[in-house]
Amino acid sequence: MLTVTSVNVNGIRAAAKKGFSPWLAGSDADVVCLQEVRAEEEQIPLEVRKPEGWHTVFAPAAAKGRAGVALYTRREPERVQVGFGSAEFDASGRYLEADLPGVTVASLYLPSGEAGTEKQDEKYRFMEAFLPYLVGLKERAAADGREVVVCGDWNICHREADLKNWRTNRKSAGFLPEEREWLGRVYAEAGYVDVVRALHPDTEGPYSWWSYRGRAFDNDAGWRIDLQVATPGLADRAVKAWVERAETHPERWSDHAPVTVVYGLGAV
Amino acid sequence: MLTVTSVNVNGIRAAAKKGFSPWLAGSDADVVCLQEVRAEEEQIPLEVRKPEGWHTVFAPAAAKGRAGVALYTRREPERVQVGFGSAEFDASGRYLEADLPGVTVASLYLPSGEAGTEKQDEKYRFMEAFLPYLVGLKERAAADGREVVVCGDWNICHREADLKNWRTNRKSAGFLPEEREWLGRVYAEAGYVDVVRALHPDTEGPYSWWSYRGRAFDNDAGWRIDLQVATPGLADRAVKAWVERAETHPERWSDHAPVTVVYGLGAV
DNA sequence: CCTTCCAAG
DNA sequence: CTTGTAAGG
Repeated sequence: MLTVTSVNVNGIRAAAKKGFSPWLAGSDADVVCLQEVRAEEEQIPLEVRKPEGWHTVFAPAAAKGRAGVALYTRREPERVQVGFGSAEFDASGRYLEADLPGVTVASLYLPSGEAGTEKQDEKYRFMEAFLPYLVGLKERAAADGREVVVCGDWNICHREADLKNWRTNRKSAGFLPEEREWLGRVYAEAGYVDVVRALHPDTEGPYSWWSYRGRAFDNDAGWRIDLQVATPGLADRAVKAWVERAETHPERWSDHAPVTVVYGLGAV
Repeated sequence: MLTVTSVNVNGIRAAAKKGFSPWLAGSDADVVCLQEVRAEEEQIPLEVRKPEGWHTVFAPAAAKGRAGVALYTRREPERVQVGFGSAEFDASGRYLEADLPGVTVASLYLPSGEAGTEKQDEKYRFMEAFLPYLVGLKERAAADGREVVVCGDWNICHREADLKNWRTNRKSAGFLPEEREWLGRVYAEAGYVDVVRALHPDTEGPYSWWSYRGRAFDNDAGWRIDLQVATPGLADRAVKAWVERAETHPERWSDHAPVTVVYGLGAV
């Protein structure tokens, strides 16, 4: 069994003050992918930076207090890679990849964008550079007999079932037609699988992010933007997937909730 | 009797969340002078901006979130004046004056300075402009049969007894020779009286400010920089003066403590 | 160390 | 609404 959890921590230092460590201690995951760490390694409290029993690797952004991804693994990775070969994005704390026996796991934090602004252009540039990388990653992995899962905050909802207020958000970043189409190409062209949706084809959500504004969380006005996007060989072995909403995760140490998938693989 | 309290609130919005209103409700003062309000009037919660039974007047700084002084009076002032006729400082939220029957009360927030920097030059420019104003204020008040008290955060200690660590602070802003000498001129040349010191000539302190850093408050490593500086006719009528340190003011909703003087005057 | 600001989300 | 940063104190 390989259990993988992905969560956008919205500032690991803030999360550390609100219960990240007890949550991690209670986690059964073999791999935890973090996004929006928003800190350099030295700024992170030691018990969070190097918790007992975990190997941790961080890819902070060059800009202080921004983005930043990390991977926590129970076994030491065979190989670690920061970025995906993009001059613009490799120092932006948005992509970190590690090889474990038979599987490559990545932590991705795709830019959130803002419709009609330069931020949205940046998001599109990231998407444009990242899709070919995903294609090549899958090809190299196949040649190597490996599987791949790219976990993280993709900041895009593919379908209406992926966000509660899809009608009012058709012109919002995260649910723009161009973004939805691009995510469709990750599945149809690059051949990856949205694992949680594959296991829960007929549910609304499960959402993984609720804005701190208004009563979004209480009203479950959420978005399913935190995904595990895997090669079909791995996705086919997914046996269970869930999002830790309030019931199981009442501390709410982030505006995102952890997304966990159990894959029927030998332990890595 | 006229009871006057002066306190640097270090952000009235923060103070409001930590107990300013109950403190004010329990105050016997007729006049409360505030410094470092750090807000525009509209940003202040209504119960703090216009508390039942008080007239309030604010002099915010042009720069958002900086400085700002206020006067709370039980009777409506006969006249209010923002600034002291200085092009450089009148919009800096550092001086506010009000006439009550027979007495002029001012709230002053003198720049804190920083030794060897432009901030210190600004402090000296303020001091240079303010001393002649104090002289004129006293003369006009005398011609008018009025008394004067200038309350506030003067950001200067006059004597060694005014700060616990005077030895280590001889090169620190607030206890520089030039600053001490200037405050001496407020007393000796302009003819004002440091009311709390006059009533407590032989005590260390009483301090009114303790840095939030380290254990300054617990160690009582304080500075007596919050003063009531009055004309002799008023100072002579001071019957009681105290600083509300932890015992009487345990909430600590500011890094400064309120300084109160009771003057033996008819109620204003 | 604390309180504002601002940019970002 | 919350996280960081930075300046100011």
